Amino acid sequence: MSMTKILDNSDAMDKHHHHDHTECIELSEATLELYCAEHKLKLTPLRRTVFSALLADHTAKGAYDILDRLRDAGFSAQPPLAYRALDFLVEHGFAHRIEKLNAYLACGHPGRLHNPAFFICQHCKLVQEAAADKPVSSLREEADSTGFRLTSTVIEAIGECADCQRAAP
Amino acid sequence: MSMTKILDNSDAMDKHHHHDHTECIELSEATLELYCAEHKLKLTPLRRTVFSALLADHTAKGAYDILDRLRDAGFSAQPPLAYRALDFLVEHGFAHRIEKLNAYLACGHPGRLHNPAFFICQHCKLVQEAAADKPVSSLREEADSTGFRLTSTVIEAIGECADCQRAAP
DNA sequence: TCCGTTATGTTATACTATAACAATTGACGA
DNA sequence: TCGTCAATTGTTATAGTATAACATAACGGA
Repeated sequence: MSMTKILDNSDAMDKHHHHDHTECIELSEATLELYCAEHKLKLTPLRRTVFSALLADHTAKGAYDILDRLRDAGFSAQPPLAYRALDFLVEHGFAHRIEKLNAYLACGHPGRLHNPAFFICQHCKLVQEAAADKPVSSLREEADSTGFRLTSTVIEAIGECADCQRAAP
Repeated sequence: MSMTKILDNSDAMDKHHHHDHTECIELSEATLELYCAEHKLKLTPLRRTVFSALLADHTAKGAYDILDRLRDAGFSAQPPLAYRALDFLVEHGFAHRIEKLNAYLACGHPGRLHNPAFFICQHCKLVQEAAADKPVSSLREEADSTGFRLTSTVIEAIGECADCQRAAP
């Protein structure tokens, strides 16, 4: 899956366009800006570019898709650059790694602590982030009962989104 | 992580030995045997060997670890052999893929339908399977409310098991 | 300014997974 | 028995994901 495909084809961008995505992007970038300022983190051009690539649409993107984007933007395009910037974003809560896809997703609620779950549509590739407080509570309960010290969770749901079901019944 | 390391070192096999693992292995193998007979599936030497490698201990094993084991057992050791046998086991519910680890785990409740969750100890690498009925119900509820048709889930918890906490406080 | 820390650049390599096609095996009916 | 079809295994090649290790540059504070 090339970056070109992700950025240019219509699958994710034209279908299911239920919100003003420009506004969505601007809000996320502003939040990142603010967060970095407050926490004295360096919001470098590399990091901006990677975050912007993730924000292009609500799909998860592989590190090598990001790398294509970096190349387009004039950066050196060796894997470590992409991984480092992605790690930075994940560490500070502005992106999530989607394990099922080996890919990365811009966070829908940046800056706030949350227990995310992800609904992955196998058809259009859109990934919807949701709060997973209840599932995580159940897991924590189970963990407590066995003495397991829980530090993080991976909660992902695979299926088909409502729009795709309507489109291809 | 080499197969040698997994099979020979003491990390997972000597620590936390809370059950008769020989019995554990025999039960699992007998169940697979029975299941294949009942469903007219071919339980070939390759598949037996791969399942046996997974059963060595309660850690998740990478496909290339399995491949080392196949080589030891005299099989051709090209990746497709391992992946095919693993796919067979996963398809029929005798193994699970642990997304967080890109690795495979022998199923703790083979043959029965279940919603598994996995508790992964980062220290000793043991993976404990548990029922995730409640988390999955929550996810299904959330899915229903948005019209998402859920087909499968990934639920994994990362942390430290009780035994490792006692051992290294 | 110097120093230490953080970020970026670069090379090389390790790890994970699948495509595509060939050869073999085994079940089953003609 | 033989032929045939389907499933399994063997083989080669390649795609996709990720990190180690070290060099250079940028930057802020003492």
